Amino acid sequence: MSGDHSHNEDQIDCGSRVNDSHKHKDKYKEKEHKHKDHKKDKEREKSKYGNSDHKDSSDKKHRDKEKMKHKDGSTDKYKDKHKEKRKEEKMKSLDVKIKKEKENGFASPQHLKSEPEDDFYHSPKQSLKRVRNEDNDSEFQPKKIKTENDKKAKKRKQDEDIKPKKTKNKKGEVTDGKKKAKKEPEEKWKWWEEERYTDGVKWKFLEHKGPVFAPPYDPLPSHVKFYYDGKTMKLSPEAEEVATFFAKMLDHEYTTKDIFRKNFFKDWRKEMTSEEKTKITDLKKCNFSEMSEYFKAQSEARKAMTKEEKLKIKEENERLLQEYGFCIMDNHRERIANFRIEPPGLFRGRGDHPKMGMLKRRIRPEDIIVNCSKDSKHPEPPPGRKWKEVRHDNKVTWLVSWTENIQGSIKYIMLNPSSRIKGEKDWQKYETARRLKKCVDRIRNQYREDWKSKEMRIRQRAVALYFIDKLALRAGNEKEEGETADTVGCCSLRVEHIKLYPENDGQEYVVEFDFLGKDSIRYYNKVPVEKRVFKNLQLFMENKEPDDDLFDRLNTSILNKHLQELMDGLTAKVFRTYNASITLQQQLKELTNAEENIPAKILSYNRANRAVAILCNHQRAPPKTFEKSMQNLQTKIDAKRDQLSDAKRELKSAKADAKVRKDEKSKKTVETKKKAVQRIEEQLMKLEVQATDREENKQIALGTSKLNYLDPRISVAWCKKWGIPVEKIYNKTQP
DNA sequence: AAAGGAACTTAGTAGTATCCGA
DNA sequence: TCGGATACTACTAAGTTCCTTT
Repeated sequence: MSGDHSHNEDQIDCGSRVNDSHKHKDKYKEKEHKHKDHKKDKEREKSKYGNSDHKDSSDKKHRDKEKMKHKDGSTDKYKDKHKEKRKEEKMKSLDVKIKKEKENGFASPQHLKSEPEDDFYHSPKQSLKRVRNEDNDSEFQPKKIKTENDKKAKKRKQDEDIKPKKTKNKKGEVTDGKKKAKKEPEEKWKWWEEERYTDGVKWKFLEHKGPVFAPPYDPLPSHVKFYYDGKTMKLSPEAEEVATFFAKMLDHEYTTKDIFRKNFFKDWRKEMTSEEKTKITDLKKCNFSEMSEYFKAQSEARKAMTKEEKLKIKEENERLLQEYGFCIMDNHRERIANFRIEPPGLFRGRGDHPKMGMLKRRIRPEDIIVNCSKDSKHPEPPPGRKWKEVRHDNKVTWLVSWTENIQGSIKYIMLNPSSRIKGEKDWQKYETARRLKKCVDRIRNQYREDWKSKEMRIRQRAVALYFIDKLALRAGNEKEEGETADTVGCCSLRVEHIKLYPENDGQEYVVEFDFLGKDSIRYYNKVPVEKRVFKNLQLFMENKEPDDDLFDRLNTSILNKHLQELMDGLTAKVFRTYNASITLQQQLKELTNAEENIPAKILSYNRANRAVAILCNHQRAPPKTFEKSMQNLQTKIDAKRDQLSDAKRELKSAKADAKVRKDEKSKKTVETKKKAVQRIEEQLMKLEVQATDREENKQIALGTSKLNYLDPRISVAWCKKWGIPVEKIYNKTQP
């Protein structure tokens, strides 16, 4: 239980949590022992279960959860149907390829597919190429036979293009040539040309105006009533505020969930007067519908506001942004990412979060720690209030922090990604990935050797690393049970998360992964692995219960310590960055066709991006309106088809007519009809492509990988190479 | 050396602004 | 020019990593 909870209000509720977590902690310890003395006994596991119903239920939930978050069933069917259809309609074979990947389980990164057993190591690039070659060469004519050398050469060239200097200047070098010169000299600050701090100092001077607090609670007008057990009841402002949080979410699925309701009700009662507390004992008897209606009406009203009113609000926001949204750090005015304090509300965890529905407390000035330079103008707390603390720590990057009451973790106000401090870090990240590129072969050889090690812990480490490298899995820290949703990463995989098939669909040694990862996003994938890995996995699973750790002799710190020895600065997540970037580069090379026009090239870029998103398993909920808009599109397509056959019929009759009449006029009609047919065909084609694209993107989120994993230098170089404006790829916030 | 805490990156979603085709 | 689709952003949860404390 982390957290110094400085507020006694929470103390109460923490109390019970602490209890809970003691239980968990014990369990936890037991589990830890396991790591040491390996053969863990089931009894222990059993008792672990016995001692907490909490756990029991959450565990069951875990299983059910699968259904919840990923919408396989119905959607997949839908997908397949359409897929079949489209396939017939000779989409580009590329589409088919990508789709095929999807059929095999959403997440399968392409490079996994075609791994021949003899492959020494399928670097992602090689196999990607192989897949491609099989499938689409006929169509796409990749006008190049690329060799590894070639590739390196290109890479080098890019580098030169982009940063003619060396080391520390990023792509900015190119950009500023054309577009500076204007005003706003500050914004063009080329921080990447300056010396970096060493020694952990993050800044020398920092001045800002502090956070913007959430607006105070505005009580409901008296005509908006709350009913308990059918009777109207006036709530105290405190209780009412919390009630409105719930009312605002009434339409949301959350409010139907038991845990959510339970947590909410418990926390709500804490805000009630003793009178209210005695009266209101059952959430089911609460009627929030008038409140809910009221808020809906409010938001309608907001939408219906006149232009002037909207403008006014916009201006006010802008003013606030200018005043609070920037800070001065080392002589530069830099944008702050989140200068508003998180408003109070009900906690919305993702997946099956045991704490969903709990009240997220309002943050007061007295909760806030301010960080700034001694010699700066310190931010003022609101009149009559005080900060919790003002400190001057230039070894950290945050301006403001506070402790949140749900998990007891610390929240920060930090700078925008465009700032020097974030940009440098990002830059470093890609540099590390590049260094990994240089020694990745060595590392791969090493872990392949380690599969044969006599020591269990080394073999486990090696297999885990193989997964991280090959599948771009996350490291997977242990988590405290009962504190968060039950999700895992590589090191925390449990036996129940994988299945082994000595033979499957004509492939040998197939591993099926099925687990919930970060954000409770499902990872599902079937991959053929090397025999040694397979045998090792069998061994790791021997005599274990489904909920035992697969890698019982491994955790993230062991793994990272090892990685650190292999390469300076290497950690598990670097593999994700590296493999994402290398995949992008590879795919761009493969997919880009010199002859194509710009939109087609951009489509290629997006496809490459998509490949990366698939690799990293970046999913999203299909947009709310997806089904509907897909249907719309489908009806449009159908209509177009009808139109087409009509047009064809007309053309036919016109032709017949022309044959008989043989006059100019009828000939002309034939021509026009022909044109019409062509035009309609084109339109139809376009619609269908659009449908495919949308379908493909249905549950893939491109933004994340673009933002966090893809070395912008690759993208920028690609744009330059093909004469594509960088803005087509990045919006102004990015590079 | 493991537990806990702090700091920072990565992630999906909701809500709004903008675009775009009939 | 309207309304739906799409793009963008703000928000904040959920990870990873590294450091400190016990």
